[in-house]
Amino acid sequence: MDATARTTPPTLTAHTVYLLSRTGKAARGALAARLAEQGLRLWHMAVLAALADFGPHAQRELADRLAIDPSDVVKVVDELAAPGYVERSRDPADRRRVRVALTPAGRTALTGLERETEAVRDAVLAPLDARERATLHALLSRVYAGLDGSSTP
Amino acid sequence: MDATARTTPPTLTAHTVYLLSRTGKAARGALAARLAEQGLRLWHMAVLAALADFGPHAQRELADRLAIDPSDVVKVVDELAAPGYVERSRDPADRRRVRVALTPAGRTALTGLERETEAVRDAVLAPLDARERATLHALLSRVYAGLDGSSTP
DNA sequence: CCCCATCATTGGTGCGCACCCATCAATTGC
DNA sequence: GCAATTGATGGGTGCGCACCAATGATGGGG
Repeated sequence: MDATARTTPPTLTAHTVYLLSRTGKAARGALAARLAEQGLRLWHMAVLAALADFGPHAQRELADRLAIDPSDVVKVVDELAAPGYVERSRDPADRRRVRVALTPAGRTALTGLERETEAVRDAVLAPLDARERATLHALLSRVYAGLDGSSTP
Repeated sequence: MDATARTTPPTLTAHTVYLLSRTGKAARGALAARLAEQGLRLWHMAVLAALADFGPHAQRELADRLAIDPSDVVKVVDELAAPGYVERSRDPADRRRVRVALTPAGRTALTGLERETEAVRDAVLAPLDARERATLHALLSRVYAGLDGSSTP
């Protein structure tokens, strides 16, 4: 007998911030689990996406764009270079800089990750129909655009 | 010279799961920062809310309701008992159980935390008007309600 | 030409969260 | 009554993420 109700306290669910935090965490967790199957984490996908969308970056540029610590970029790029998803090369014009470029394998991997992402969306947003999903996406887009990247980029 | 565009890769923002993850993290982070000022974390608020909404719980019941490890409940309750927000008492009917009850001070603290939560909402959801916020809340409610076993344990 | 800023890299720190095991007290089933 | 179960507790582990300090290589401005 589940006399112990599993209901979340209404005092929590009444707050949009709480719902956002929880659903966001669920989404993040589900996506992370899928990426982990391929030995990747969220930052890896972010870096692949940045390279795909904007072309090769110096590592410093990646750090700026993704608002991640430069020293962490090194590690992420290391892990992407190991399976050959990205290639490092020194910028001949400024030999301090390391140019990071997406390889064909990396592009293939990215599209795979995007499919995983879509699968997670279908799981997490199951209660919503297509129209509602579009509405949610539009609202979240505006919220996201309004985030000042002080601590959470 | 911001030749280095700060724009997030469209490949990422195109995915609702990504937006949800990011905005959720921002919300979580902002709320956590506020709670930290009072030496509390998110679970503390959750426990206070559960006690406020459903009355005293045995610690095991708290663990079940909030889907948190029983041993972690101990620590959270410890930290809530220190400032006198909750009181422990052994259940006379079953002396194994420890009944956790909200104190008046705890209730006051909770309403304070709720105000903090509203402040975070106003900051995070700044781009949205009242109607849009209501829509977002309704959508997230349904998504949250649909979260269960399949994707996120 | 030299000093300083920039970039990549290494290595380490701290926090939050989830999880697991061993132990002890108390209760329940047989 | 005794064994198995349940509840609380303490102690410890690992992961992900953010962040920071130090170092060596390089480039540019005075």
